[in-house]
Amino acid sequence: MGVTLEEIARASGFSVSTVSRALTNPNYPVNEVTRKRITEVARAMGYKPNMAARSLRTDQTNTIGIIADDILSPFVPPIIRGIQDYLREHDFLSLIVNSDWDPDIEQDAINALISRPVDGIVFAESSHLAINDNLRQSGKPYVFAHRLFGSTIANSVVPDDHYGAALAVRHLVGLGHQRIAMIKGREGWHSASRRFAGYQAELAAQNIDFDPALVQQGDWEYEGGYSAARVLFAVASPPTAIFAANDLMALGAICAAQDAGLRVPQDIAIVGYDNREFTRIVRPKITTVSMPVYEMGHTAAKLLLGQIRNGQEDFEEIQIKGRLFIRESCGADVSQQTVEGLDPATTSRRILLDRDPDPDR
Amino acid sequence: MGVTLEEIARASGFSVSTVSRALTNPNYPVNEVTRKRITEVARAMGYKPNMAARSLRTDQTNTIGIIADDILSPFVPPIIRGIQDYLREHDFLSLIVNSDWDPDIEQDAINALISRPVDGIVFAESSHLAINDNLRQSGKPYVFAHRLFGSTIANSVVPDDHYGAALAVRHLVGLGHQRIAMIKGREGWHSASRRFAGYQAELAAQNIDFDPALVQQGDWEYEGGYSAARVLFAVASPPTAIFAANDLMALGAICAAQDAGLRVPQDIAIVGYDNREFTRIVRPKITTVSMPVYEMGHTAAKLLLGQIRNGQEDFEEIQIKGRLFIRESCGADVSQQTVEGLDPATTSRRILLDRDPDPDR
DNA sequence: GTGAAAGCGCTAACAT
DNA sequence: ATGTTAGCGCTTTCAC
Repeated sequence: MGVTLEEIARASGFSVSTVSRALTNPNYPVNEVTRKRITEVARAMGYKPNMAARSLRTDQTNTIGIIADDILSPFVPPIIRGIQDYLREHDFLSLIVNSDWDPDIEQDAINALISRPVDGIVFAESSHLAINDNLRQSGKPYVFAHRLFGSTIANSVVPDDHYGAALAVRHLVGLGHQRIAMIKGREGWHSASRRFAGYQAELAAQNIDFDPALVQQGDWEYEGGYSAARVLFAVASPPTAIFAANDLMALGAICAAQDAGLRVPQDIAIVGYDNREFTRIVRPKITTVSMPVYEMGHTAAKLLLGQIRNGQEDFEEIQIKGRLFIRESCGADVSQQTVEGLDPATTSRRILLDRDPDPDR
Repeated sequence: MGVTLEEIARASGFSVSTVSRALTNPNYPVNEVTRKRITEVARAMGYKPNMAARSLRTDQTNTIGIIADDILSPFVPPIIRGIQDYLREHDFLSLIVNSDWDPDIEQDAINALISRPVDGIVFAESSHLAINDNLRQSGKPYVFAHRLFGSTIANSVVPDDHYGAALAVRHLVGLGHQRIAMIKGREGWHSASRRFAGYQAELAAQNIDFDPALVQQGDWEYEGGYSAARVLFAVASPPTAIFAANDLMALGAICAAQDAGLRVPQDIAIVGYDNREFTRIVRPKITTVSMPVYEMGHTAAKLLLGQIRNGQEDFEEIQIKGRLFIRESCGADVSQQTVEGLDPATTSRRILLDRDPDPDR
């Protein structure tokens, strides 16, 4: 059950080695007639190479492993998709495992993957790295896509949150806003402080004085956004726009505004961050900055395959820029959609990612 | 780079075969002392079995392939998770490939997977099956999880839409509603007609006369739900509750109600279908029937591994029941959450699936 | 340009 | 209970 090179050799009248060369090594000098004949026979017999045998011989599997904390996390599927689209162009396959934020499971996953079915590993949204002795000594290259644990580390691809926050603020300023509030992310989170820094930097760049009264601590959740917004509405000289550090808090702020009798965006503009699916579904649709998840995955895959080809050569942390998706919550004219931060290379896919969610079946 | 059995044999003073048996065959009679010694040496040397070699020898890879139309479709990740959780208990890994609704790509994927790195295949949300000659003759077992193409086919695990629709209607009746409208799914879809049939059946079971005036054609989309609801509000004797065939249309109906000055759920109850993520995020949170995606994946994996173990033995289509998630859009007391249709076996995971979405980082 | 032969690491008869 | 041996299907020297 499974045609082998030997059978093809017998059927075609050539030796196994010639058959192998004809079929898998386009550069090897094989008589054109021979090659054609062999290819023909192979096709007719339905030959499918036995990858196990090939891997055993060549010590490479054309497969990489992806270890994700949880494939159910909102950002993980697009990261994986980004990885896979790159892999497909290079005839690689991906083995995917969840670690469930558990170092032990992650260690298991690493061990399972090291046992050779893979040539390298990408950690997608990993919140930590299990003691990687095994990994290191395996000599297999690995890369982080959207590394979640705080410290900067080589071989990782992360979002440029500073840039993204500035993008959001700049949009608001462009719309005429001067009193722009911010609802921050949960304290202690790397992305929370980066987004806040980006907010401050852009205010400065626009010559707008920073007003501490316009900054509220949030918690990444709907509730935090809601209550932070209520506080902001009560400030002596209230903001005309709010930048929420994520979409969930932006939604909370929108609902708070509505409950307070304010119209969004007419009375107050609100911009979110992350480009979560629901920002296209709620009313008003939320203007937001995307997490460049697809691109991070794509880039991580590119770097990993590079390492697999050329051997380990650590690279510095790479930051990927998101872009602004103009929708309804800021009052901007949607038709003149800006594409700041858009990398033409992945445009088509990006548009795909911004498409309306699939109807369900 | 990679410790082999032979090295362990040398280091421990035993033969390769004894080492192999000690390490991988717990049932084989090996002297306890010997086994302990070998295990010890192997651990110390950091032995990791070479899967390629093992696969070549045993002709099984302990890996299955998953072909999904698109890992970005809302239902695909939970299906995959269901599969993977089952696989993990049995030390299987999964190779995942997208087919992008393209028969050619699907065929490529099948071919790639047939080339032996997998022992079987599950098609997750596949909208069609590429001419599966290759697949058939490979002799590898395969299973469909949430098959999307219409015709009933062996070896598939599908949702019980008829049951789910009845569940929704029964809930509404239990809340005292008698005039229950339905917004149907797009014409021609299998799930659309099944859900409509379930609606009718449950009305009959509850001795409520079916009123054609209360049925509106929808399109699976927000817009269709919105306009269908507007029509329903204008009926001579309007409904007090609406069952929308999916969550998107339910949301459209909710917004239509709000725009018409009706409060949800006080003036009109609305129930959706699918348990999409946004039903937990919008206001009011939408009561809905879940697509048993996780369970379908889990079941599909179980069936596939069974086939791998015992050889091909086709089974009939298997229907999995979803359950009702009571939230805010029907006015029911959320605290007395019903768990109809709940299979205790997967309860914990189900609860996990119903948890609030992950905060982003 | 083609063929013979060795060997990747492992498992499973078959001996003992 | 342990050792010897063959061989899974492929790639790759090394010959010719």
